[in-house]
Parts: sequence; structure tokens; C-alpha cells
Amino acid sequence: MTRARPYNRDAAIDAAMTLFWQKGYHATSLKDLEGALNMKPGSIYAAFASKENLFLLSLERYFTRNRDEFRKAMDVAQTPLKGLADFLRGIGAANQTDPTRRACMLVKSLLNSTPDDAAITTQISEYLSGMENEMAAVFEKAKQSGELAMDADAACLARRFQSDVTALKIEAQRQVAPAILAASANERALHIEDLRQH
Amino acid sequence: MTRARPYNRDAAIDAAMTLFWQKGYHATSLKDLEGALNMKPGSIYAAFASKENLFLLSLERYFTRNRDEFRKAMDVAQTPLKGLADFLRGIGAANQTDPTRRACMLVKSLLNSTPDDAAITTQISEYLSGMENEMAAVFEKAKQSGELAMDADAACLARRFQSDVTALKIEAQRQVAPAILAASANERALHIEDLRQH
DNA sequence: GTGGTAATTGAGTAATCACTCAAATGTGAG
DNA sequence: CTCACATTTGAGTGATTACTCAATTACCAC
Repeated sequence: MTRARPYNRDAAIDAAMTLFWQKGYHATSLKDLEGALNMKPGSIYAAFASKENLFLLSLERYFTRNRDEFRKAMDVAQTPLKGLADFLRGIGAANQTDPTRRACMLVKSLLNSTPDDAAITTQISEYLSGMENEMAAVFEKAKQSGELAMDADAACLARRFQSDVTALKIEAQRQVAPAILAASANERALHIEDLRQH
Repeated sequence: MTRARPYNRDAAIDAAMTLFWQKGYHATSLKDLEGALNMKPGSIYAAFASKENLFLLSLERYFTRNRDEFRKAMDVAQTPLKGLADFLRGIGAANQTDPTRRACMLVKSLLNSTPDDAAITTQISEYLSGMENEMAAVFEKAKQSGELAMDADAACLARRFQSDVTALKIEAQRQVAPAILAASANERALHIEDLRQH
């Protein structure tokens, strides 16, 4: 290597992720990216090969970031079910100016992708399944610890939990009143806590 | 009038709606529309003024169609809650080849719209509120008929019901196995039926 | 220094975008 | 038939799209 990269690859992917998350894949132009990454087209293509590839890298960044945050939330929780319930409440408590108060990037991208973007659709599907597995593992842990009935269907509960997260984040994007969003989150959280074995 | 329109306005809007629903606003090009409507660009602009306006007309068509179908389903139901529950089951029973087995066009469009498309976002928000009101009215009717407890919060239940519909249709778009989709729909339907006063 | 080379540059590519308008066309009234 | 005019036509508008590449730049080993 004879010349150091003047840009920070991690920061560039973060900036791309933010932009793609806000505007969507098709509505984000190379010019938008040039501005956000502070890179000229040639550099972008040298570093990321194509707009689609940069988008896939952004999706990966979004996925791992969210998965890790979810894991961290579960780690600090008193019990699995309490962790899940509070995770929902956390989404409902997001400040109105919070940039993450937006629909899930994976869902957004899934709904936006056309049959042409098969590679993207496939990848999103894998990430969504990945999150579903994370969630199912927590329900499974709740079963092992006796918090949740042994005959509960962890996979089914995980799907429902994921759809709660999705729906909440869509409500958040709709800019519903904070009190209503928090109430909606709390109602869903109570349903999780109701699963507790007495 | 001296020359009859050779095209059918209603059919053209239907075709546009289908295309916009599939591909999204930004990813649908005038060329796509020319093909689907079998109209040349000049005719499209003479008839619909702009791509954005044609999209708004498509949204309106989608909204009224879905609202009317919802009303019809409620009309033929034995009771309000049973009608709502079966409405969810109906979504879960959609055949894999069913062209309506897709995420809600309103939600898709909401998640796809950028700050530039303020007019579109505003209109979608109104339509979503309109559907919410429709649903709230059914819960209200259930209260009046004694099927639902009088202290139930119809608006809150309506929001939850709408998020069930949204989540189900997203699952449908993800092409999950028919049995799983049906089970997911049924689980949500059972929650509605559990609201019944005994 | 100085050469070697990885990396950036940014004007430029062909293709496509939403959209326009002068000309052609079809229709009903007189 | 002929005129008046609503409507369609489709090549063409300038802007923007994703992307390229010859030239330039900056760095490190020597």
C-alpha cells in the first residue's frame, strides 16, 4: 500500500445506511451519496463496486447493529420475557426527534424492492429470518427457565413479536402522538408479560 | 365533445394502481405506465396531469376499494367481532398466486415516500386514519350490541387491529408458507374473539 | 530527494427520467 | 360533405440516472 485511504470506510457505510434508510434504495441517487459520503463517484465505485453493493453493505450494517442492540437489551434484562416487553416499551419511548424513530430499514427495503432486485430481496429475507431466530431463542430461554410454559410455540411467538416491532416502528414513522405510541407499545408489552407462568 | 375517449378511464386507473402497488411510485417509470395503460405519454398527461396525480388517483382507488371490501365483510358477518376475526383469517387464506397477497399499498407507499412527496404522505396518512375509523366503528358497534365490554377502548383496539392487518400482509409478501400464514392469521383472529364478553 | 503505485479526481458516457407540443386523427353537428 | 374541436400521437425536450476512465495526487520504501 502506498497511499492511505483518506476516508473512513466504517463511517462511509454508516452514512450510506442512514441515507438509504431515510430515502430508500431507488430514491437515493449517486449524487446524494457523493454528498453524504463526501466522496467522488470514482472513489465510491473503487471502494464499493456498485450502488447495489453499497446498499447490501448498508443492510448488513443495519442488521448487525440492530441484532447486537437486541442481544444487549436481553443481556441486561432480569428475565427473558421482561427483556422482550421492555424492548417494545423502548421503541415506544423513542423521542420524536430520534433519527431511529422510523420504520425498520429491512421492512422498508423489502416493501420497496422490485422483482429486479432479487439479490436484495433474498438478503433481506435472510436477515429477517435471522432476527426471528434471535427472538425465538429468547422465548426458548424463557421456557428453559420456567418463565414460559413448556408447551409454548417459541417460533410462533417470535413471529408475533417481530410483527409487533414492525408495527410499532411503522406507527413511529407515522408521527403519531408520543403518548399514543407509548400506549401502543405498552399494550403489546403487557401481552408478552401475560405469557408468564404463575 | 367531438371525439370519444378511446380508453376506459376506470380501467386505466386500475392498471396504474396495480403497477404502482407492485413496483412503488419511484420505481414505476412513465414507460411502464405507457405499456400498462396502453397510452402514449401525451395522452397520459392530457388525462391525468402528472405522474404524481395519477399515483394519488391510484391511492384513492386502492383506499375506496379496500374500505368497501371491509364494509362488505362486516355487513355479512354474524357479529362485529366475528366479522373482524374472519377478516383476518381471510387475509391469511389468500392463495399464493393471489395478486393481492402483497403488503398494503398505503403502508408500502408511506414507507417509500421521501420528504419531497409531502402531498402523497399527507394523503396516505388520511387514508390510514380513515381505515382506522372504519375499524373503530366496528368495535364501537360490538360494544353497543353487548359483544364487547363497554369500558373497552375502541380506538386503541382499532389501531391494534390495523397493525394486525399490516403485519399479516407483510408476512404474505414475504412469501411465508401458506400454513404458517394461515396460522398467524388465526392466532390474531383468536385474540379478537377473546375480547367477547361471556 | 525520487520512483513506484495505490487511490482520488471529476468531466464525461450512454441510458433513462418525467414531461411537452406541433401535427395528425377521429367524431359529432350542421 | 365539411367544419370545428376534442383527443391522440410520438419524436423530442432538458435534466438526471448509474457508472467509467485517463489524468492527477499523495504516500511509502529506498
